Amino acid sequence: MSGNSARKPRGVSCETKDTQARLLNAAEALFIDAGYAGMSARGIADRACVNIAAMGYHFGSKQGLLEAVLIRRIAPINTSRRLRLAAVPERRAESIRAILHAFLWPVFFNEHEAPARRLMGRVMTEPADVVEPLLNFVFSDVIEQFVVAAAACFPEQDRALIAQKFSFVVGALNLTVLRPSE
Amino acid sequence: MSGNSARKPRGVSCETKDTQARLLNAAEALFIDAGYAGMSARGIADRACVNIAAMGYHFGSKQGLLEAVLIRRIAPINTSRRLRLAAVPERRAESIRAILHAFLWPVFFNEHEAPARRLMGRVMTEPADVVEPLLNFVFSDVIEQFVVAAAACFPEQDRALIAQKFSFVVGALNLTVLRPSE
DNA sequence: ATTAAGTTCAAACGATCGTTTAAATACAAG
DNA sequence: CTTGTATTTAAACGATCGTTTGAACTTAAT
Repeated sequence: MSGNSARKPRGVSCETKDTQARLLNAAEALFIDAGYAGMSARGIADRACVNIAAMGYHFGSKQGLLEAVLIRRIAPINTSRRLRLAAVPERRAESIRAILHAFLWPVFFNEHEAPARRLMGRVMTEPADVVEPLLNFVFSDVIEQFVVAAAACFPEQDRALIAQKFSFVVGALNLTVLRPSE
Repeated sequence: MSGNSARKPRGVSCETKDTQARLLNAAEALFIDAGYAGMSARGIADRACVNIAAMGYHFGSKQGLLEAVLIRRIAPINTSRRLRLAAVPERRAESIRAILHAFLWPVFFNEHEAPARRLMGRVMTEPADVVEPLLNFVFSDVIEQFVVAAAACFPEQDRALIAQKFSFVVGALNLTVLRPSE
């Protein structure tokens, strides 16, 4: 039993998987519909049917757990993005649509990624100082690759401006998928 | 001085206005970029250069203060909405665009309502159980009026379905204006 | 000057926060 | 069984949360 009290799990997952997976699932669910400040360590532990200390043992801290949640969902998406980007044959102005498509497709048009969409939507609406370091860690590599590719399509344009435009595309994407309407 | 420590105000407003206005401004700013769970009573009091107890004295509670923040911004918008709705001459199927326009214009196309837009964007992304009672209190009257007007345009359609479609329009509106890009 | 209502103050309330500790338990290897 | 490592446990840590208290202070009318 959980060390705090005699609360019922209430969530969906409590019995089958290992502790780390239960913590990841519980943290993801609570983060999606409560945000970082609204999800408590004890709430996560209760939903995962795990002692509070297990979070610190397996993930170091609440922030470490959220980081693991983000990586679990987003890492395979970024892998798919990289593969699609590598498949774009050229770096001409006409290639920019294919490059953006390579970035957007894995999360936006893939029907299997609904949890990732909701997770990203919540992330993008969190206060910047909470989630920004996590986002940089999870995203900076793949975004850098895409900005480089986009810049190669327009060698005469300012690199910083291209990065800014790309951020706009990413932001619009994630805002669009926020609502939990699925 | 504020009773807690010797922190600097850091915000924009600390000197000129009365206590209630300073509390409202501070709470609005902190809610917009930290959310309800992320804004603390002491943080509000510090930014407003006010003792912590002043919040309870003037607004009853932290939730009461947020309620006052929402009402201050949204009440004049809803008044404008009602005036525009009353100016729509008929209740025929062709009137639905004018009715939606009457609802959307005061917050979406009015250049003077940028703070209200950001406030609404944050409200719509908050966890439902925190903000929903406040939203019902602030919005239910005017939304009811508009749903009635829309239903009068389509007397053959189900009333509940029309209300649902209207909620969709409102949600899309507020999602669109979330980003603090102004 | 005195009264009374309105407001601000320092200080504390119990509750919950994220995190840590050390003992208890589970479990595989020798 | 014994040893050693990995994991889970109950309990507590200090900090901060929203809220409340009662006294000090301001203000205006008598």
